[in-house]
Amino acid sequence: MPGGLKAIEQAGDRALSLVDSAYAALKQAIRESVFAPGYQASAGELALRLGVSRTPVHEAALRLQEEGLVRILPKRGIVICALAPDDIREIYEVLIAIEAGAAELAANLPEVERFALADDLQLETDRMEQALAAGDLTGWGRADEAFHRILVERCGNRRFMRIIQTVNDQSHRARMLTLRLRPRLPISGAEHRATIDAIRNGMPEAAREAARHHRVRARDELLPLIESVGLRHL
Amino acid sequence: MPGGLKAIEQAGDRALSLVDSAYAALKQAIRESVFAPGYQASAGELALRLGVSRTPVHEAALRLQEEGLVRILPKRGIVICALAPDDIREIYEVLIAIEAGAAELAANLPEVERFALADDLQLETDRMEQALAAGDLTGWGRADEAFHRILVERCGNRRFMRIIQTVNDQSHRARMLTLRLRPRLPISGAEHRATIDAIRNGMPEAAREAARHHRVRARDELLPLIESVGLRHL
DNA sequence: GCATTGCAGCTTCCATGGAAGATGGTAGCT
DNA sequence: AGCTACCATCTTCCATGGAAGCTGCAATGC
Repeated sequence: MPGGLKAIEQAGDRALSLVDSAYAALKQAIRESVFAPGYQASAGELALRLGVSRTPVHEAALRLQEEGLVRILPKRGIVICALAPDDIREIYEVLIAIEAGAAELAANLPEVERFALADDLQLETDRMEQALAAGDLTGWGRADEAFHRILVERCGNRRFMRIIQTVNDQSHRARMLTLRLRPRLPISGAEHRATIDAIRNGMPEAAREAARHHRVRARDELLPLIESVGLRHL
Repeated sequence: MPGGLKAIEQAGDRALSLVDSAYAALKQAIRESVFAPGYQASAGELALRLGVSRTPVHEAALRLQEEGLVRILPKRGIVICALAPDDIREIYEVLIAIEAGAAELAANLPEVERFALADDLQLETDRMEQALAAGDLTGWGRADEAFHRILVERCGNRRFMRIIQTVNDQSHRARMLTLRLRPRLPISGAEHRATIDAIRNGMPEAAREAARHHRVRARDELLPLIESVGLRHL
C-alpha cells in the first residue's frame, strides 16, 4: 500500500471519512493484488499501516465483506477472498442477466439520450479497434471496460449499476489475467456494434439479445480457458 | 420492537454477535413498519432500546445502509429510506433480469435436481390456488413468495440469491401494500406452470422467457396502479 | 509413541469518552 | 421588520481499553 491513505484522501479531495479512505485503500490494494488471495491480516496491523485506529479499519472490512472481497473470521482475522472457477461462472451469469436488461432499458430511452449514449458507446468501440491495431492490450481492455460501464451507467437503473460494480470489484483480478490469456479479441467490435445499433434504433428486444449474446460468447470462451489452465483460485 | 433483541437471539440459537442481532432486529422493525419511512433515529436511542451500546448499532446501521434500507447522514442521524415509484420500477427490472436468468439456469440443471425443483415449485403453485379458492390473501402471498424464492435459491447461482434478497428486503413493505391493491390474481398460476414445465423439460430459452414474461406482466400491472394511487413514497 | 490438557499469544468484539460537526433557535444589529 | 451571528445541544466519528474466544505448541499423563 504505497503511501498509505495520503494519496486517496488527496484524490477524494472532499472531506472523506477515515472509514471511506480505509475502504478505498484496502479495496485498491486487493484489486492490485498487493494482498494475495488467502492472505490473512489483522485489523491492528492494517490500522498501523494506514495510520488510523482499528475502528475505521474494522468498519471498512465489514463493507468489504458485504461485497465479498474479504471474509472476517470471528476472533481470528481478515482473509482476502479467492475466486474459484465457479465464482467466475456465477459472475458471468450476473453480467449476462444484468447487461441484457440494461441494453433493453437503453433502447427504450427517449431519442435524445439514446442517440447520445449510442455515440459514446461507439466512441469506446472505436478506441478498442485503434488499440487493437496498435497492439495495445491494456488500452483495449480499458476501452472495453468503459463500454460496458457506460452502458449500465446510463440505462436508467441505478440498481443495475450497483450490482455490476460489485461483481466487477470481485472479478477485476481475474479480468487482468484473462486479458492476456485470450487467443484473439477482434470479434467484440462487431458484437458491440450490433448492440449500439439496436439501442440507437430503439429496438429493445434486439438490444437485449445482442448484449446477452456478447456476454454469453465471452463466458463460453473464457470459462474453458480458465479451467484448462487449471486455476484453482485467483 | 417488541422484546428487543431477546427473541432474535433465541431464534438464531447459535452464538449470534450483538451486531448480527441488532442488524436482524432493525431490519425486521423496518420491514414491519415499526419505523415509518422518513423516521429519523439516533444510534444512541436505538442502542438504548436494544439494550446494547452504540457500537454494534452503528455497525448494523452501516450494513443496512449498504442494502439501501437506511441512510446515515454524517453527524445528523439515521433515517429510514422511503421507496419512490421509480424505485419500485428499478426493483422490478432487477427481478425481471435475475429471475429470467435463474429460470434458464434451472432448466439446465441435471435431470434429478430439475425434477425435484419442478415438483417443489408445483407444490407452492398448488398452495397458491388453494389459498385463492379459500380467499386467503396472506396465504396466497406467502406461497407466491416461496415460489420465487425457491426458484432463485436452487438455480445454482448464489449471487442471484443475494441480489434478490437485497431487493426483496427493500420492497417488502411495498409488496404488503400492493397485495391488497390488486384487482385480481388468478393469472399467476398459469404463468408459474409455464415456467415449471419448461424447467422440467429442460428448455432453457422457454423457461427464461416464461419467467421474464411473468414478471414483466406483474410490473406493467402494478406500476400504473401505484402511480394512480398517487403514492409518493412507501 | 500417542493423546490430552493447559497456557501463552494472538485476534475480534464491544463499551465508553472526547472531539468535531451540524442544526435550530435566539439575541442583537441594521 | 428582516438579517446575521452565535451558541446550546444533539449527533456521529474515532481512539482506546478490557473481556472473551480461537489457535498452536509444549508439557504432561498414559
